[in-house]
Amino acid sequence: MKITRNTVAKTAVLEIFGNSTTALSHTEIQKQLNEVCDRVTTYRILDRLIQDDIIHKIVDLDGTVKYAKCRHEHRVHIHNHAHFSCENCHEITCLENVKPSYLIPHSYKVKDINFTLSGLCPKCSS
Amino acid sequence: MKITRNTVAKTAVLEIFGNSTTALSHTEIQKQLNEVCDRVTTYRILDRLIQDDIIHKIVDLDGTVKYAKCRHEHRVHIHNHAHFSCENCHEITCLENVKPSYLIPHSYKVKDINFTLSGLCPKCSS
DNA sequence: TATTAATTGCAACTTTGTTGCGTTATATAA
DNA sequence: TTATATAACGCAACAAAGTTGCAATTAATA
Repeated sequence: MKITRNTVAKTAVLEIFGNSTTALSHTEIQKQLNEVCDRVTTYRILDRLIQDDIIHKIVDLDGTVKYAKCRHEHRVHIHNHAHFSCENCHEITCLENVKPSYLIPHSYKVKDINFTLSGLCPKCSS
Repeated sequence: MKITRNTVAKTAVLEIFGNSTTALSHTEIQKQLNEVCDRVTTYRILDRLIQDDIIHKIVDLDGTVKYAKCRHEHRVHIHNHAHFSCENCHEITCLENVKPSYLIPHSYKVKDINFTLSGLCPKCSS
């Protein structure tokens, strides 16, 4: 596997994620980067961060693609946590502790689950 | 609300859905339509069918948008059923009977849930 | 400090979806 | 059956999101 280098742009992207509690879209990141690097470079940085398991990709119910930091508190990193998508402020937050239980026919070999809840987040419902 | 008319193109789209057990993308539908109508018209037909609650829109884990027939067996139509996305053949099927149970803090007002399982479908796992 | 390969910017392109507008066709009433 | 109002259509143009190739730059390490 290729070695990934630390560059100015990558550091800037990581800082943006460090300052955010919610998932961010490429466009939002690009705006915050404020000319630090090209649009294409940001896409490539995001790809690398995903490969390195530093962030993960989330597709919102409306198809919007966002990225969020991975939390590695537990030894094994679980990507299968739930996400909450606020229909008012459109913020996506990871619900690390919400895990659904379900029943499905044995003929389906389930490898991954994606569980996204939508409605109003704590901020928007009060 | 506007009255929707039955047109040649709409009928053709409905027939395509009738012949399919899985969800279809705009591109797949367009190919099957075989010059029956313009790309834009297909988008508009799909919009109308969604409004009329005849089909529903599904966003796959990778962001691919697909459409599937709504089943109205039960009096009340439930959009919140689970979907299965096969990582091999990329088909999406509705799992009408799979319903997850979960626990989430009261501060979140949940209105809708999206539950997508991925892995191998019965066809691809045998 | 020199070297190697990862990273970048830029231009060009693709895919997916949307909008405006003049024309066509459907449903309904005469 | 024919007239008519308007839903639906095709086409052109546009926009957003993402990808690719390539030459130039820069980070890691020898």
